[in-house]
Amino acid sequence: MMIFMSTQLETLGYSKKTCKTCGKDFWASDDRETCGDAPCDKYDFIGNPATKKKYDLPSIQKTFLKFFAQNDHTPIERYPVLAKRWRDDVFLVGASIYNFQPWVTSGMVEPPANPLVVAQPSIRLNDVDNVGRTGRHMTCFTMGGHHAFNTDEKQVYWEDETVKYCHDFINHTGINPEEITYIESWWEGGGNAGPCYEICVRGVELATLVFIKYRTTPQGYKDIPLKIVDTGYGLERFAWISQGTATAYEASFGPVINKLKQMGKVKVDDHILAENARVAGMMDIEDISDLKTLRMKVAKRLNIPIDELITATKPIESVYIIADHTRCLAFMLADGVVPSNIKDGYLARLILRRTIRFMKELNLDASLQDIMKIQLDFLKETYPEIKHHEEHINSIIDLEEGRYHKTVSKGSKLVEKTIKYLKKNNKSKIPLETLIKLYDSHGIPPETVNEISKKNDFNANIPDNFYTKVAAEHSEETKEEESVIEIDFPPTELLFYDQTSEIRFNAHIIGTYQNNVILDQTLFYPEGGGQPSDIGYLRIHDQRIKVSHAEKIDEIVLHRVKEEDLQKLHPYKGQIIEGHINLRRRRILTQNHSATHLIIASARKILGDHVWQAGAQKGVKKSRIDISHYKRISPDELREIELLANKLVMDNITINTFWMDRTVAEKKYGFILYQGGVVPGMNIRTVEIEGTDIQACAGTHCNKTGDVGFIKINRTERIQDGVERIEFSAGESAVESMQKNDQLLKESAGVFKVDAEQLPQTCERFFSEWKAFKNEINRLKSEIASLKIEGLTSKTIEIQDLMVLNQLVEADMGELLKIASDLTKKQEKVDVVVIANNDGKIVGAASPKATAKGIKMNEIIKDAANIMGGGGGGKPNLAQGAGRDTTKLKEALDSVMDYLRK
RNA sequence: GGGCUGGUAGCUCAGGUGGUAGAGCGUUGCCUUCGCAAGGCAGAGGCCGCGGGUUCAAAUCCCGCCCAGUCCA
Repeated sequence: MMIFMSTQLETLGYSKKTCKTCGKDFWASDDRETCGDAPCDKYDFIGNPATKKKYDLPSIQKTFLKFFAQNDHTPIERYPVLAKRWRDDVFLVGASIYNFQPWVTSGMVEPPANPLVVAQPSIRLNDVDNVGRTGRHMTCFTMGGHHAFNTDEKQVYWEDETVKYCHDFINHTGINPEEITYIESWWEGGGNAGPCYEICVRGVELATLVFIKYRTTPQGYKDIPLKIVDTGYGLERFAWISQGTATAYEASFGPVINKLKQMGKVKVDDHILAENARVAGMMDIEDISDLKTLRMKVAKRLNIPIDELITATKPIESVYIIADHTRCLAFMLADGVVPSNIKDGYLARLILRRTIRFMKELNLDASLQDIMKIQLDFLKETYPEIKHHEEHINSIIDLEEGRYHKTVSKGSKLVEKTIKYLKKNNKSKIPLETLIKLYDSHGIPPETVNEISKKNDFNANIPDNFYTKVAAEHSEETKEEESVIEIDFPPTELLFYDQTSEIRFNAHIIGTYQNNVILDQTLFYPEGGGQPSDIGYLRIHDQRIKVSHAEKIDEIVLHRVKEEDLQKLHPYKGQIIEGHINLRRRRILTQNHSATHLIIASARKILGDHVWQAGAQKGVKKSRIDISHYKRISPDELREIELLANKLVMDNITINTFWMDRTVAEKKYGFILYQGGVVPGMNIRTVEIEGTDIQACAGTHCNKTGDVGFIKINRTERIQDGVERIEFSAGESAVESMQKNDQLLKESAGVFKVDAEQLPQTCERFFSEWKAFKNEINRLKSEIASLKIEGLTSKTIEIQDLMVLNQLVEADMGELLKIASDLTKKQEKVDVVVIANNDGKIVGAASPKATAKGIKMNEIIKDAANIMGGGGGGKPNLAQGAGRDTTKLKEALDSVMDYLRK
């Protein structure tokens, strides 16, 4: 499948060879025998830079962009690392091509420029365990990409030019082109595929040039009309090779590392680090056991014990991890990821907590904020937008740090308790099952369990594949296969966007699908964007057919009708029908939809621009909107949001809706457009509330904000960590909602016969008085109980050497219990007490003397209560029961006497 | 979206198999002291998250909801 038509490499003086080690085909300009990539070639630049000039990361980034700008590429701004801003299949940007998927790459939308160049911060967390340890793995890296999008009409450039650009750029950096090898390879990803070159210098891969020309299908590769040059230059690698530092971290964010080293008083043996990186360079490191192998190899080469190696490298590794992770976090948080227990927020929390863990490992006497400040100061030069979000980033990490400490201290207590329990049961180590539970349910990593165990003289054997075992605990999820509906009709013309106040329309019946009618045009708004569909009816001749729902599949609107109604319509296929929609319902839904936009705009004003819509559902009576926010919305904030939203209504701002080219709209407004979710299509409908809000939205909207009417926020709910739900009503239902609250208030106040204003303190008073009375009653009851005892002791009779009291007493359950237990416990005059009241409650108590003789009160009471058709039980010395049949009360009491006599 | 924990006194938490709600810290009063720290004694303080259900009886069992924590996709 590998088809390279390029003659460029030959022109440049390279010739094709086969690597004697790995067998791959590659191009080189000298007579080398290996392909130039690790492990076939060793790292040969550590302590021996490949360029005269040393590039740091910002400078190589500038050099890269400038070079391609001078070579006819348009530089574009980086995209947010939060990919869900424009696509819903991935959370984070993992490569520069992500910016253009799927809209541009599918050919639906024009690229922002062509050809273009971008330096895109990218995040990949799959190798997070290797970060800091291998010298090259990072969670966050800068992918320099120059991209060209070729169609049949417009050929920009392909392999020859790409190779030349790459070659010239590497040359431009000062690397000797004779050191470059071009390895032929194949690339696949994201449903596409194509040939590629891996560009290596001195054992390290610097770039990949991919030529995307196929779509992968179950039937194999298929040609795609848009052929894309997708290049990725690892700018950190360029910085590394140009500086020849021991690790890529030093080369990429040296200033941050230096400060951290000072703070942590870390001493570094460069020789060990360099050796570590060299050996790591020759290894494919995937999991913990690979890391162990790496350590062993390094220790062997340095001829030191492995423990010594670990002690020597651990602190600096922590520094690398902290420096790497804070950089990753800075991008995530600045671009709007809100830490959470789910989705992208979970990834942010994961990185954040790892950072804190390694800060602790280093014994750093600083807060995460202090560390982050160092990172932000480093980044601000290249990324001023990150610095703008500093305040927001700080408040988030502060909150998260607090949460983490709380979790850890709670977790530690739990572990100690677990150990205590296990010791009591003569166990010698923590079972795997428990380890998994501690991690899975309480977030305590096994490393922490291990630490605590050591402190408590206990063992925790943690298997290497612990996390794999955790994964196994989570049984595979059953994914529901969405059945693809294929309907072959022309797109339905949508009338509702232009005829906003129309109630009636004419249309041709062009067909049916299941129990849906398909028309050539419609006024029915199909459910979508959280807005429920219109309802109404269709009329033809004397037939009136109810439409209960409308939905859009692709470009076709389906009008759902009853099965029997569908039959009635069949004869009229092709004829003109009259449609009517329920305008009142439509108007309310429209108000609610516009209100949604006003609330989100208000929330962003009050809470900050990290607030994004995370989902919404409009309804007739009430609507809701979910927003990302890192803590609960306070009542004060909520009031402010409500007030602001209503002010926007009163300002009677014009709401404009218009169709725009996707790329043009993105350039003009940014990704805030996709507030309400990812919108498909080349042209998108934008809804603009002048000076307030802009969104890509297909819903129906009022012409002016004043038409929305009153907005009432009813409540908030934390639907997920990091996502707050706001429930509200708009227009008439907002008034209704307020009236309902008013009603509740008045009714409640009426109960106490006070003004509503006095309700809080009146409730307070009644509640505290109620509590006082309850205590008073209990006190009185026990007093009454002791009074009643006096009258009762005279009624004891002696049976079988035991003083027995068997009586009907006027007292409730609580008093009975008190009387019975006092008589047998404190006074010691009575050995067996069985007393009952007229409600059929029966209580029995036995003194220690009686229980010693084998009297089991719980059984006695159970039998007695059974006679009354009930049941009972308790402990041998105190039991209670009851039965419904009070006529048999005496019989029950007598049975106890009979029993005792035996 | 799915799974697993937890919600009991102001705080931290106990409460196998349903059967009179507990401890420590804090708090109040008294005793001891010239006063404080400390100690001794006595007490106050609980809609056992909310709403249903099962049962003679629910903090405990079942269902729903709210709140918090945590893991996975």
